Amino acid sequence: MNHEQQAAWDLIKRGTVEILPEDELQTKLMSGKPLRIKAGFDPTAPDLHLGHTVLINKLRQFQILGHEVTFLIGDFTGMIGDPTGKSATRKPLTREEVQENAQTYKAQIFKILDPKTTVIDFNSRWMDAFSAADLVGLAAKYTVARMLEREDFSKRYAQGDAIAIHEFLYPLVMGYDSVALKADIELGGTDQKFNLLVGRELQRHYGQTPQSILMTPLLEGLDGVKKMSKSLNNYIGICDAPNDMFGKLMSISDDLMWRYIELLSFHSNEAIQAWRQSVTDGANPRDIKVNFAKEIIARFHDTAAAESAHHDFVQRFQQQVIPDVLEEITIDLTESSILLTQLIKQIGMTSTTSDAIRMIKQHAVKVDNVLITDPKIQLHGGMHFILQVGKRRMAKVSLS
RNA sequence: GGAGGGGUUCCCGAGCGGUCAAAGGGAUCAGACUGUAAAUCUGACGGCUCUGCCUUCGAAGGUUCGAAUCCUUCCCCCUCCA
Repeated sequence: MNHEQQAAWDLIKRGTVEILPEDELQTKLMSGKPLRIKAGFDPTAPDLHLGHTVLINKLRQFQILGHEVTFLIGDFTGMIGDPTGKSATRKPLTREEVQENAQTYKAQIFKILDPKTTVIDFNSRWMDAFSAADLVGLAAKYTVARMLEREDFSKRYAQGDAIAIHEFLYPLVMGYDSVALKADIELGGTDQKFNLLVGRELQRHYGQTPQSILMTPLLEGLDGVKKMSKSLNNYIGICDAPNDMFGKLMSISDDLMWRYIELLSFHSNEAIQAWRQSVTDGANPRDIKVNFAKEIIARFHDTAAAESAHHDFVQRFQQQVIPDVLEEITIDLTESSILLTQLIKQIGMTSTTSDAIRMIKQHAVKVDNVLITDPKIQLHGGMHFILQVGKRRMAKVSLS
């Protein structure tokens, strides 16, 4: 390997968990030919979060090296639903919904990927033409025993949880996608290992050179334990407002911060190492976190937004100044007055009045910065005030 | 087709005729402490017109003064045998 090749290889390897088989991928890359890179995405959840971007960042690196990226939207596989333990049945999306979601995807991924060299494809393109006989043929290429090797399946089987037959089709169809695309390389999260390997197997069956697979880690969510996901509500969406992003990034633990930096920052390993050293030498990890948060916000918004988010954060949480710009809510009263608890619910700061009462009892509610302790307090028409529930929920409220 | 086990509040999981809105843990939320860190501590955690009332323990009926707990039917899941 010459110097340039070595640099390219280092870039590709950085932040990956596993490459199978590694020397095979290396050989493909060294050949100098543009490679077909495949990565599959769920058609139902087009709200990307930072966890998804770990993989997308990797796609970007392949693009930089001159390879062709196919962003595959699994609109057909979406009908099956990846059997990840909880098998909530999904309702099939209409063609319009799929197109709509694809547009949403584009708007988001092109903040990272180059639109000119990204192909967006749908697996319904070939799967819709797949006959029942084709499907039987596909299913015949894999065995139940091998299917049960998948950790998720074997675990559920051992625990006596349900596995529906159609769930076996998911890895098969996903693997067939690689055949249809003649993929040279497929990227996926570590949780996709089994499915990615099925792709290799099927390509061999269909007389193709098996794809190499590259796995990226699953980013932990804000809790630092479970993987980042929308359903666990521990995510930072790439469309989140700058202030939200800032707040969420600041709330992660110091340990987790390094993990995020490693996987999400575009700074060099050397730079990151220097930050670590500075903390060892006594720097406050908070300041590293601030810089990192700004880098991320600049990526998905812009530098100005990053600065302003930082400023607001300092004002609000470090200096406890109520921000000048607050959501303004006007409520039309049907009577001359309203119970504060009712109001809190009506605004949506809590979902039930019981919860609103709880907040007051727990000393979490302030009106114009005055702590409220009486859950039966009434507010009258014509009043204007700042309402706070907990540290994060606040708004300027007018009653008319 | 046969035999057995099981479905409990967001999740796991106890309860097996009254003292059950239902133990315990997790998640979550709030307060204290902070760097809105983390950890920790305290509290809350079905709903409501909230010292009381209403609705929950797979579904529908039934027995009983009273059922998550007993009975019947139905739905769903799992195991073993075929």
